[in-house]
Amino acid sequence: MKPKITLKDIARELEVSISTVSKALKNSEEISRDTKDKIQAFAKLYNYKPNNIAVSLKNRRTKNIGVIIPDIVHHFFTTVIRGIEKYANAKGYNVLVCVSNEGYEREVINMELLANGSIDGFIMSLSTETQQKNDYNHIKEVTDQGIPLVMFDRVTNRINCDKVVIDDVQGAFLAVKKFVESGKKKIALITTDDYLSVGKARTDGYKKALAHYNIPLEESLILKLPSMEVEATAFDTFFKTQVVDAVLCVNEIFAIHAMRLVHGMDKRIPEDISFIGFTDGLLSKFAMPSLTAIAQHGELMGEEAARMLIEKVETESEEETFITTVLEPTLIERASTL
Amino acid sequence: MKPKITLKDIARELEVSISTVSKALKNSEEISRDTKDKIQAFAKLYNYKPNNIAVSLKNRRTKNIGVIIPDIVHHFFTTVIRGIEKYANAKGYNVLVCVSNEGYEREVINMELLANGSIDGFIMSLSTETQQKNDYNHIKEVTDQGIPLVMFDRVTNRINCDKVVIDDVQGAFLAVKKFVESGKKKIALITTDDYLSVGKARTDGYKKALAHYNIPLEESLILKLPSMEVEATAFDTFFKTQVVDAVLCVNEIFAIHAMRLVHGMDKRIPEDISFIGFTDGLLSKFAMPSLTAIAQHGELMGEEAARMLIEKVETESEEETFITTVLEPTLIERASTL
DNA sequence: AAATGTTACGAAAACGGTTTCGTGTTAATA
DNA sequence: TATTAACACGAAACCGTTTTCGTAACATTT
Repeated sequence: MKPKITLKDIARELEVSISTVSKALKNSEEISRDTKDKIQAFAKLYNYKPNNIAVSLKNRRTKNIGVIIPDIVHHFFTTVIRGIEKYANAKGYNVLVCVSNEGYEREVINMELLANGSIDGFIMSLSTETQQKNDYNHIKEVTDQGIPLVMFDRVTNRINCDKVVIDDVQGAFLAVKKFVESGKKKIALITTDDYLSVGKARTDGYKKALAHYNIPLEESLILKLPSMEVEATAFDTFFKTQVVDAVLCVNEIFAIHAMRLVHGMDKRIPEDISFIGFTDGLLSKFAMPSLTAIAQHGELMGEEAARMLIEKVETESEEETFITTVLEPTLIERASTL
Repeated sequence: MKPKITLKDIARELEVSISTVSKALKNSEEISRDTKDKIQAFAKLYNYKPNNIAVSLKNRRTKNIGVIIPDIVHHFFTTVIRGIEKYANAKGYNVLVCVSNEGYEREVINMELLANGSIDGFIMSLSTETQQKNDYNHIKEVTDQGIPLVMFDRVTNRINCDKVVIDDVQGAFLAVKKFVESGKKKIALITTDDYLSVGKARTDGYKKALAHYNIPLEESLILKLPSMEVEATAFDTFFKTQVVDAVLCVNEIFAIHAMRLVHGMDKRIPEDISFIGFTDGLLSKFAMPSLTAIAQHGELMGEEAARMLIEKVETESEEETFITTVLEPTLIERASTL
């Protein structure tokens, strides 16, 4: 048990001043070669490492970036974190991840907590509860204090900040295009309520594509679930009452569940019914049959968000120009489509 | 843009001393009702929040706990984090997650970084590279400094600290038991090289169970992959050369891959070949057929680790008594077994 | 009236660094 | 030899808190 050694300890031991030690360890020109050698050797020997907290307090920079995500047991969000980590670490930044657990309360708590000196800037994606309440005062407070913020994926135009999103309209469009080009006509959409910003955009893209290909929009072909939970009975009745030959789902789980159902109904995938799911995660790859998916490029999104944030953090400019980067989704073709 | 307000600002504005403000905001008995009311009202009005960094520096307590995991895009680890968050948040602690990305170097960097004042204690799981190098000096340094540490899942007996693991021997035993009791005789094991602590234990449990049920151990029924990657050809030749009626896999991905292969060989699951996979994740639930799994109870593990750590953090005892909590795995029966 | 006790607050040190500025010593210049 | 410049270092302020201790003003006791 050897407690941490401080500048003061080194100074006392070597009978120099604290300032001399500090400068010597930064290789300052002010200090003579001899003294520097002595101090540096001593520091190495005792494994001196500056106390981050003290440095942060003094410099008013932490080299930490705070990330707030709605859920951690979630493939897409974790890939985004991976991207953030990748870029941030390369730039010498640390990433502190906090989870709002899809709740407004925890989102507020976490933001206030991190905002009080722990981080230089935020990267966040809104919790569903926050989106439903439509209350962004906690975020406004942070930006008002001049703390840089980048929002990703689940964003709001009620807050002025940098954003990075994928073009969900285009994603849905790509899927419908794929269906149409392989001869499908009765294209269903399984989605959630519109309060989720992404749900809305995907529905828009679906409709836009149908219009583009002159396919009449049938509202009965849109199954709208109240939450992200799979409601088995809703699926059941939908597939029993509707005649469809292609299904676009806003997430993997809906798609997998639907494929199972259809499988049990003695229809062939993809010949009788094709499937495409949003977000290219583990399930898509390993589903049976494997699921054609719209890749959201989470890692890229994370990298881009980190890049934007660190740029803001490192330039003191007062000018308030915010940009929104739109990433293009990609269709990953697998066995669930022709 | 209103910058953060400090104690000093309040003191100047109200023409009292900084100490008075500090005490008033803590509702100290030393300060008169009148003064407290005045100061508290002012603080509320200007939304004063103490600077965490300064408080941490002064108190030498951060109320942060650092978590280092090998991978973030990983179901099991994220469930553990969820458990840690759950317990830690309830206790007023913040969780800082860093990712070693299965690398020794990043594990060292992250530990040193967090250890320098940012956290009160660590919860970690070893990266594969660290386990291969068998070099734990960076961890020893942390514990030598008196920083509490709890290791989970991927642990080592080279370090003295609290640990929480699941009983992998028992997990494998449960699986084999299930196979035997449903009449299976030729029970295969698909695993990785032994350097992963968990791989070794699971193999041990498999062998122990075979012995217990008087089934001869056939080394040829053990497929040992060099990494976590699926090597398609290794799987192919294994299933072409071996006759098996049950397969235990050390992870979901191996199991899913094997099931697909077997499916393509016109064998029925579970009648001809049954499957059980370790770690009850998303894939198991949504596989086709759904996969019987050994649940590792990640969330529980996280809660337990957080509980142990916070206990150590909050009691200053010098006594070095470390305990290892062993969690019992559970068999989740699904469609891949009889 | 003198001694003692409360009350309500402020001064200052401390946490562990960084950084500006001042200064005593020596060496170079006039 | 007197002046100046370069060198090498230390004192002290500062970041924003917390906390100990001292004390002025007033109230209470003998």
